[in-house]
Amino acid sequence: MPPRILAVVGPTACGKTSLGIALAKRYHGEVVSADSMQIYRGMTIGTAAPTAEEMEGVPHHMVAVADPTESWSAARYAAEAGSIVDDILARGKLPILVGGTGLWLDALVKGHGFAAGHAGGEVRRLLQARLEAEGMDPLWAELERVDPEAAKRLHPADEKRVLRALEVYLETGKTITAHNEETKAMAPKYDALWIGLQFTDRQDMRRLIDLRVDKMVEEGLLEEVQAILASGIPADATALQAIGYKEFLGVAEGRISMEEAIADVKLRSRQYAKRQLTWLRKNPDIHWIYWEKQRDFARALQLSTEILSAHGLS
RNA sequence: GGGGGAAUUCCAGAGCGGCCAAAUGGGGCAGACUGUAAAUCUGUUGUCACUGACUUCGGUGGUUCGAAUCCACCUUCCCCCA
Repeated sequence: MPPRILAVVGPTACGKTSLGIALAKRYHGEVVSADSMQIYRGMTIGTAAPTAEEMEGVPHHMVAVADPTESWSAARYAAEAGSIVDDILARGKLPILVGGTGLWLDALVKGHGFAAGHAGGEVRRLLQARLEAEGMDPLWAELERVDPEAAKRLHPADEKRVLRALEVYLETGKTITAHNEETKAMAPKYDALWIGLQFTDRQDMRRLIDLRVDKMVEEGLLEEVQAILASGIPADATALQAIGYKEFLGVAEGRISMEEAIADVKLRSRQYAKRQLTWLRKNPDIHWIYWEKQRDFARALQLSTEILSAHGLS
């Protein structure tokens, strides 16, 4: 039986952080963040990462551990977070995954490992160059020949995935389809008890997102973005893909007004929340807790406790 | 007061007599997702008894076999002159 861990998930602004901390205190746990942007240092405000005092003494891992100039990946996350989880377990405490990055969550819990062939290597560079020079058609034809299953599954417009499929084949001699089938057959690395948070009414979630964005601006999101810029971060850094940052980059460069940026961040945030929901909804193991209008953490903690004890955790 | 322009499906905006339930973009909704994932990509978006029917293009009334497209009047908005 794989080791038992807890996972608190949900779309942005639904209260994962608070519930995670409350559960950590109640169950002698430690939080392991599964958030692709909170992992970067100096991005506390815009990613709504917990501050030291918000953590209330609960140990947090994988938050603000990377420099924004380096670009992390799901693979690296799964490896490092995995050893942290193991360490927490070894110390007899409960690892609590908290986050909304679906792929990272699944990669860690399932522990399948990604296909070899580092994205960004020489092969990838060549593929990228071919794409730019010849367009997608020849690459697509090659994929159909080499890995027809992947070609059937993918859409030719999805350049990232087509390139990766080709890259995996070229680097390993094995198709990504074969790799996926192998990993799918493997047992998960951890036995996760999933708790999901979401709003019954999307409008309520929207309201909270708007509020949160306004608060970020008040707390100095623009200054935070300027500080990152001043550090000499490359324009294509993954960290700058973060919602809030890419929009305020425009403000810092004088391309758009503050009002436009704020409206944009709100819009992108709720679209992101919807995508998170799409990912999470396909996970049948999640025990959902629904917010009616307002977030009520006392009730959520109570419900979570019931879910945990129903699964033998106390 | 005079002159000119515009009103299109949630929004912006094409269409200017039939091929129009109406391009395109945005937004919404749904989905995908195995090394950039807060990224990337896809589908759908008038109604219904949905391979067909019905109701739409500011309003009313005309012209026409046929109108979102032409004409008249009305309403509203914008611009210029006063």
